[in-house]
Amino acid sequence: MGKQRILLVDDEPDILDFIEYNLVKEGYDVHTANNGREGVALAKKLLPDLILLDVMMPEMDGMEACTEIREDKSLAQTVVAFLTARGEDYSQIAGFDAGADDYILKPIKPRVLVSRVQALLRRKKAASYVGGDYDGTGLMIDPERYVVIHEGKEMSLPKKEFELLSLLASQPGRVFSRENILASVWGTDVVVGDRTIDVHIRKLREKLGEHYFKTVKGVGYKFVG
Amino acid sequence: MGKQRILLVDDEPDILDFIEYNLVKEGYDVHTANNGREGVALAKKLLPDLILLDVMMPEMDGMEACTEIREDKSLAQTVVAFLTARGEDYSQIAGFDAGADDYILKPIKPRVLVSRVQALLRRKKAASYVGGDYDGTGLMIDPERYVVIHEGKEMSLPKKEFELLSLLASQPGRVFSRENILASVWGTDVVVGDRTIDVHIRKLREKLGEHYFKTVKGVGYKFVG
DNA sequence: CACTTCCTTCACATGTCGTTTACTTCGAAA
DNA sequence: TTTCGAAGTAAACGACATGTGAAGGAAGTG
Repeated sequence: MGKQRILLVDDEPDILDFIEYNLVKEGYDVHTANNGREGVALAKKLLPDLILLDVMMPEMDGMEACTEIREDKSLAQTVVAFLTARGEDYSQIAGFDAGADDYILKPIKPRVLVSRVQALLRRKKAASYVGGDYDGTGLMIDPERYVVIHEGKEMSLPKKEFELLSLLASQPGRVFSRENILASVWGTDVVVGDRTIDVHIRKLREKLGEHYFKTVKGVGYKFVG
Repeated sequence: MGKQRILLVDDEPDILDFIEYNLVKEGYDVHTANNGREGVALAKKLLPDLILLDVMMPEMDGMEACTEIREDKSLAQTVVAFLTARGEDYSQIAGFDAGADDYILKPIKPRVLVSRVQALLRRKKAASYVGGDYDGTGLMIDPERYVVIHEGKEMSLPKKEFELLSLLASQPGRVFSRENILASVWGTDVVVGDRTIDVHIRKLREKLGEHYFKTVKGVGYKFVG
């Protein structure tokens, strides 16, 4: 399983560094942006698991950003948490529900932050997806046991195939661009050739059946239950 | 099975909160006390499964408390673990064997804490059997006596092998990453080479049979009944 | 002190998996 | 229909995670 990806958006470099340091230490794949606009753009590209969003920012504040994020369907699976200073006008935030999943108060204590983040991501993981039914014909993915149950038969898949399948099946019907797939399964720094994804898709098709994986030419792939 | 009960004794409210939060999240029934005296009193009342004891405390320190706990027969079944800051005078603690079952070093990382606690409580659990029946073919693990009954034959395993087996067999089918395994069986402060886990797995395979231990390449190992 | 047991490391073997390569086929736009 | 970029495919390759035998050393035991 690849590292879980976190996007951190704050305009203060100090805070950015501080939080990033603490999260990287815990093994997360952390990316940063300096304002809301940048953050939203990056979010669409990276499809992070979690976005930590400062409320007070120039360019585009946290709530605006959150609203935009919530409008993007490809980010439906992403958890969003606000970072708010204790002094800030809390009522405004509480009253305006932009669709955030949690609020984390500044000043931030590393240990609190980390356990909070873990809790949020755990919740997400628990909801890990199943593309079908338990009964017969479905496809069930069990990340804990690292197996796939297909037509009643349990089979194990190599790591990359498993992760690719997990990604696609996490949102059946949704098209994932090659860029998205690379970022999620391979990570952002790894560079691989053009045909690599295709080959893995082919292997999945061989093992599970053609019909699950639809190619959308020029765009990407999608999983269909 | 009811929730397992943990008693947490520390004088620093922050740490108390932090640990409590993490353990409650894992589904444990957590109680707290602020010093040794209070802790011992509460322990006698609650009969917890596990007591986490800070070493440095006012009123009555961890070692005194542990001694008292060990004198109480009704607490004979309780596992005791010390929380010690890295800087603290370790020799004193090590030298003075108050009957603790484990030492957990501060600063505490949530994941490590949790897996450590799980490991301690697992050991405590009544003889757990796996993969079959009492009759013949099964594998039965007796944590109290550090003994495994395999195909009717009782055999004792070395500590590390036993703990590794216990961990894997505690959740058959579930894949444990090397990271998980290291944290649970070896603890965090120990650094061991890449091949160490493999070697222990191999020994278990030799002794109990290939088929129990499945390698999931790039991910970890799992036990299959 | 001799001997055993257990844990770890090392050096090397092995096989799987991931990626690349070189090619073919597909499909949408012109 | 032609064209051209995108995707499919089989095979070959190479990297790397894991398996393995042996050996060293620490700790315990008689």
